[in-house]
Amino acid sequence: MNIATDTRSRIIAAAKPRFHSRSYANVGIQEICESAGVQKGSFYHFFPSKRDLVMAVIDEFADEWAHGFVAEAFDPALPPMERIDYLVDAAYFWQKSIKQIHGRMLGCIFGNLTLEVSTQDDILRAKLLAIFSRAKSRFKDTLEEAVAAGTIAPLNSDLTAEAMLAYLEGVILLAKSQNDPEVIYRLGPAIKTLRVEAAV
Amino acid sequence: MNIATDTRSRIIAAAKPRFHSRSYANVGIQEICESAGVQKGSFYHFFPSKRDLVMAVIDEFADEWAHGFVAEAFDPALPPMERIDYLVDAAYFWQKSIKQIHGRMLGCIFGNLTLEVSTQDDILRAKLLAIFSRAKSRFKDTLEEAVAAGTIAPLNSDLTAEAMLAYLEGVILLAKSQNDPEVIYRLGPAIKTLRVEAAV
DNA sequence: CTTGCATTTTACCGAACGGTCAACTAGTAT
DNA sequence: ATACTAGTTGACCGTTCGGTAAAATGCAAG
Repeated sequence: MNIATDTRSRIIAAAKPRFHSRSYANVGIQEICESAGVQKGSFYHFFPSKRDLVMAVIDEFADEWAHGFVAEAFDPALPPMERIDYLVDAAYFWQKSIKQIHGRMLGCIFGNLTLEVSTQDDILRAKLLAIFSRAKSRFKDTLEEAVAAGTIAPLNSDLTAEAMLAYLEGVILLAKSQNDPEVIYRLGPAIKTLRVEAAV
Repeated sequence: MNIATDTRSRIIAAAKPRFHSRSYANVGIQEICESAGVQKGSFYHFFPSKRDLVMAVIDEFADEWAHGFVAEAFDPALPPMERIDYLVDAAYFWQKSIKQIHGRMLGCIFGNLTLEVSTQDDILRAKLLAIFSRAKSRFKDTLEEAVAAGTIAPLNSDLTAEAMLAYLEGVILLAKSQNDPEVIYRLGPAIKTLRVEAAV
């Protein structure tokens, strides 16, 4: 591996858990540099600004999810509605394991950042919005497949998908407020009761 | 009105819109003092710390809601399930009017603060949790009344209430990510489709 | 007229903030 | 050998951070 990219990835690796467990504003460049064993000048060689760092962190989290739980959950081999169960389960187990290691439920970094920065930085907001759009698409495709298979009655797949995503984020928010991943376990399955009827 | 309490309330009045529209960490004491026309020493005469200020702000928002939209929505004269519609509508119109004035959707300050600070400050987390608990109770009472009236089939009122609260927060989160209150209008009504079945 | 208390003013603390800069190092291509 | 470039270093910028302390002010009760 290139030495240059190693420094860059060490910075991101140091930043990821910090942005996840605290907040954008509460994590400083200096702290990240110290933890990564990098000088501040070096940091600014790779990242023009703090915002660019957090964008890279967002990308990393998104990739991690896309190639991990999300890929497993939205496996075409699974019956469509079971994929949604799988995803909720994955969120639960992930938060639970984070709590075991870290002592706290950290929640969804995309949701966390959205509520913190989206009134202050439209570029970050757009970035996070794109993440949510992709997530919604996966729900939507799954719902349409379920309708096609006759598993569920026809519905407005676009709005129902968005509603399910909203619900998942909301459940994680409430779980975080209680610092208890079991909230996801209890409330998660109700996601499948959400329905927006198809327009007539 | 007492001059002393006037200073205190001027500080809170200056802090409220700032914490709502930005974030806890991004709003400084100095800025609040300048906006309120108060010296920093005076600030610390009334509030031992920044955290105490934000707690007072949380209380103010909670009171404002409790005596405003929430009181209207959970009016016993309304049929139970219509109260839930009313509350969702109120959230929509409130966010819409904020956007018209402020140019941005600010979302729910309780949700915003929860995701920002609840891993860093257990006292604030407990305060916000208490707000959510009260909100959940109102949903729960409403659901139980609806069941008693035969409007809806029996269900697990406790978990369904929590699910509805989660959904509402999630919808507001997604709306904020799109800076568009219409998201609440589109997704909000589906809140009534949420159900957690009663334990057997 | 004085004592006492609440409030306010002003100056100050050390630490951290995001970001910049010029000098330096090391490896590579010509 | 030289020139170029990517990367690194460490000192430095002005500003803001949350919070403190002492002195000054205003006011009301005795």
